[in-house]
Amino acid sequence: MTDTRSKILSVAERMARSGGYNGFSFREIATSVGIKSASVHHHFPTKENLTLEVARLYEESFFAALGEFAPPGGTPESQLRHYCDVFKNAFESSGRACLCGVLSNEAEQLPQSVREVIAGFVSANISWLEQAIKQGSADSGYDNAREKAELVYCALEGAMGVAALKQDIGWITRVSKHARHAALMD
Amino acid sequence: MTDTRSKILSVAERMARSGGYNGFSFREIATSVGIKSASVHHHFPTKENLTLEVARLYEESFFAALGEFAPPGGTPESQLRHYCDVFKNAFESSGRACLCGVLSNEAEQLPQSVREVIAGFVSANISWLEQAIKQGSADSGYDNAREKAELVYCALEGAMGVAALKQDIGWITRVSKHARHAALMD
DNA sequence: GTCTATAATTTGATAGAC
DNA sequence: GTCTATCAAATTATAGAC
Repeated sequence: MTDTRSKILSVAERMARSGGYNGFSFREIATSVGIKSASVHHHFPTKENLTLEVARLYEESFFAALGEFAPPGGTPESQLRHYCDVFKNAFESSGRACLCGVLSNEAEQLPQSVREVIAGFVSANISWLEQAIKQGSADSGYDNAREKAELVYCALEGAMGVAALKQDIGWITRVSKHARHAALMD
Repeated sequence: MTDTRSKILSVAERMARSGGYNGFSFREIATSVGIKSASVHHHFPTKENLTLEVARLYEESFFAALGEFAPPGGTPESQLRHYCDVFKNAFESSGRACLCGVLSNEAEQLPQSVREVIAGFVSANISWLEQAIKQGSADSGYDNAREKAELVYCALEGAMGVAALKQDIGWITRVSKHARHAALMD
């Protein structure tokens, strides 16, 4: 990947997390990168194209940070803590909410291809969490694991939004703690 | 309030919940109402002005549905169930996420006045929930009530986003159930 | 209160020179 | 790969007639 191309993707991610799909433009990106908007179109012909690539890379780096598979022997406690830390770091390093959380809230006006990537991100998160919660559990048929996973994911996405609104990471810290506790109780 | 004015507000709320602040325009609203964009400007001089009124009315009707004060004698269980039902109804009647959840995710690019209304909505929700959780509790100094309130609110906002993305109310039902349970346990 | 007309700006996108 | 130049459409907003 060329330097310019990766700069465009980086700036686009930042702007999309600030204002969503309708919150960034080719000209703004170009200015921030130090080129002209026609040059951005050279790398990404359409906005749908660019957003798709931004969303895919976001998911890729999210799961790279997470570790695609639950490390063998990891306890549910340690894995859930690790999961929440990935969200926390995503906010801490940017002061912004989760890209997929932001785009979810614009779903109706998103190109279908982008909507599908976002839906895939949600599903992948739920699967990862479900596995982590079941990990090492004697009761492998624990029926509530998937629903607990949904609680943790939704709570964190909501907390990312409020943290971004109030510029206060405390929301992520506190909500993470209670969501983790809820997922492991009963 | 004139008929046209309330129609504008209704259409604007619907569109803002679909695509956020940058996801609706004066012309789109005008077309949907059956007038011209200049007539929309007659009722609401600026977009900030219009969005502010939409957000205020949304909060007002949200708390009207909720009941501003916890009814005396209501158990925490019944009150939390009622709270979750307000969110569920908000999705059920529109297929869309919470206005304040959507706008939270655009906070950085929002006019400051709108951001303040959204922040007020969050604070009011946390206060209501904190009171509901403490209600009738022998331990009136229950320290975790506020943090449990934050968990419930964030979980519901997150669930509204996913429900809107997947067009599946099940996310709200399931997340509500586990968030309520978590808030009342320990 | 609604309209026509219009201004000034921004948008996503393309053609073609270098 | 980047640029200049340009396009058609959409944006928020205003002036003034009816």
